[in-house]
Amino acid sequence: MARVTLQTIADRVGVSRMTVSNAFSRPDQLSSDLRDQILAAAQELGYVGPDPAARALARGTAGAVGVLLTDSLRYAFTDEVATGFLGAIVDELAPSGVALTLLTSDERGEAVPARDVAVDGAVVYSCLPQSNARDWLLRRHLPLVYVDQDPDPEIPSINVDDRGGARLAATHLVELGHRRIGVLTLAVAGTRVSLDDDAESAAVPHPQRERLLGTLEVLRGHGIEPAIEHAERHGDEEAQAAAHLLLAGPERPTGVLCFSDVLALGVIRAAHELGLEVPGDVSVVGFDDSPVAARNEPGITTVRQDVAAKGRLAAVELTAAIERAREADAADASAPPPAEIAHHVLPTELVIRGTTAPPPI
Amino acid sequence: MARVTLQTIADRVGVSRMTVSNAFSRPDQLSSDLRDQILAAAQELGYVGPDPAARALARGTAGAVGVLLTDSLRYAFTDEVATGFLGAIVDELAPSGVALTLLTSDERGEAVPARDVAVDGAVVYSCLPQSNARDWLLRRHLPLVYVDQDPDPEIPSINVDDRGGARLAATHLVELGHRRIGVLTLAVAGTRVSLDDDAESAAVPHPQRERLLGTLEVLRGHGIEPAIEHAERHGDEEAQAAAHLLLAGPERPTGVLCFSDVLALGVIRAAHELGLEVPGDVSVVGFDDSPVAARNEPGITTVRQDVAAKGRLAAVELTAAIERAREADAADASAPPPAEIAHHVLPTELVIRGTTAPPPI
DNA sequence: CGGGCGTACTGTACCGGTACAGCACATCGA
DNA sequence: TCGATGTGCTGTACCGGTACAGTACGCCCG
Repeated sequence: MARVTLQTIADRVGVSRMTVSNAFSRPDQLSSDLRDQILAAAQELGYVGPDPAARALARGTAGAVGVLLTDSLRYAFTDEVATGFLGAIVDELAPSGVALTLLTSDERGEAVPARDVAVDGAVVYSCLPQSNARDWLLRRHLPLVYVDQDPDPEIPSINVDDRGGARLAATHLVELGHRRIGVLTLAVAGTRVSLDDDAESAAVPHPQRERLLGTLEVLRGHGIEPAIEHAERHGDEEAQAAAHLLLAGPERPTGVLCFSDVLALGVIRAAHELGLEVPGDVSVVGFDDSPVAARNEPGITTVRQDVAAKGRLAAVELTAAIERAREADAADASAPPPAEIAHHVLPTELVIRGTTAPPPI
Repeated sequence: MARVTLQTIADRVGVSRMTVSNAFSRPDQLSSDLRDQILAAAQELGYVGPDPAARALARGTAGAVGVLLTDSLRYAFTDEVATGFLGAIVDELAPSGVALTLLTSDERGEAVPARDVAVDGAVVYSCLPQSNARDWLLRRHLPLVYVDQDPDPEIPSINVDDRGGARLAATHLVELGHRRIGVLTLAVAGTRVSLDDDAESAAVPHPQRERLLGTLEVLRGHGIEPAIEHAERHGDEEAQAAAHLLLAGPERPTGVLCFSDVLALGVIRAAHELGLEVPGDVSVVGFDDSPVAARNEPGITTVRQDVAAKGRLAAVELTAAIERAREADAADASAPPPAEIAHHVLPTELVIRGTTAPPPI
């Protein structure tokens, strides 16, 4: 049995292929009588509807948008901050009927999703600044939205006031009286990078860099030079291992600023292993206010960001960007008013819970 | 600036369009000399590579596979069992470079992803048995894999021994001496359904039905008729509300079998609110062995299923199904040996932790 | 020296739709 | 009665690629 196409139905009913196409895609273009007849014939022949691939080519619309994630796609499903963000995107997108396609920056193998999969636009979310995959998306001239990326004036972006949040956290510890402070952040691609070298600094993902800058600004302002440790990866074990380095040294900090709640949990566990009380012996501050922070007993003092709002906003901005691109395409020659590109910075907020206290005397 | 296509490059270099196509897609078809020349011209003209939509149409391959989820896509990112499953799929898929597209069964709005988005195959995961979206996928004759669905002989499936697991859980409570037992399950589309009516029973998702059947089999075998409660939705509050109904009644059960760990957690919380000890006054058994079960203090006794294995297997089976479809397409007339359709049933295992004990005297 | 063969490239016919201009015919107002 | 307007359907030309069957030509071998 050969494939059923518009032509098959057209022949059967005795109309032109175009009319059949209209029956499906533009019902107002033909009498409802004929339309019913065509739909009936389609049903009978087992025709499902216009082929998505063909339609995508002819219309220039894929019906799906992408999200570019790390090379470890798995991570996106393990981390509660990431899942919260993605959940909000899909939720916002659902009513419009566009699907979400997960794009990885993983480049083993021939096929590169960011180059080879049809999408109408994409959210660039959790990937390294120098990601190849992001370059592919850029070169395709796809409508993009940057989330938690170094902003580019041409591209709508959504960021969080990471620096301000970090300042709040650092100030909190300083005001409690802490002077020996540790910082726990994430290694980039398995290696520790500092902000001293510009080239290296550019390789650090935006949020981490901002968080470190905000932290150092406050601490150095008080003459404090923190000990900085890097977790190899964003997992429980890695966090705990790095925390051990921080807490087992000679000059053990009385307070630790962590650049995520998962890291903070690692510090708390490491502290317990070393027989230290939190917050009695060590104060711990997290970041993000992910569910783990509230779940922990005691609740983790942390810097809140509204992950759901970030996701929703990303979806809205992407939809808008796609719309703009369509209009620009149509407008053609006319001087297109260079639509305002939005750059959002969402607020952060310090949430004081039970893991911070004045340092031991 | 007009769009750059193969033809643009062909004209520039002075070769046929086909040769340019080969330069990108079949390097062995032309001298490396010419290929370099073509690639250079492409670079210069800002050509990114073959257009995914056009390629999808010509090759009949989209480079993406779908996962059909509930109408609330958000749920897929909230529930740790679901995220674990999806994470395993993407992980397994990543090296091959195929992207994962999230399909919702939500049908507000014109566009229906399951009908309108180009994919090479799909995993049917968490959706109601009578889902329209699933029907679209079926009618498109896409290679499918069913996960946690009522099996269809024609379609590869992956299920878990839910019934066996439920038997283990029920037996565990009975052997501990419990006689007044409650069951907490999930309402279907917001309404409670029993298995008494065949029509209603068909509307219950496979795992829930199996879990209930296994449970009833064991309990009734011991002459026990459990009280059954339904949580409106699979969330913390809903679970707690339903648990209250179960625990606040006149004949309070001494043991509750829950069909997920989230529900179990709801029972534990409700018990505490009512001043009851777990497991002193009430024993609680969960299902799935999701991270919450291990995280809770005390650990929740539960029925383990290997969600990651389920996801990996789904990816493998889907890849195989797509491959089979391709071959069948190529073989054409030759009697295609009706490749064996695999139907997996993964084992379950009772994990006894701290929420079960003999009933109070 | 002629036939066979491999290599490098080309021509044509699709893949399955959609956009848009056109065309026939009916209806309406003056 | 005639042009103007509108409705309903058709024809053609794409969208941007890929498959496959050539063709041209150099080379080896008997």
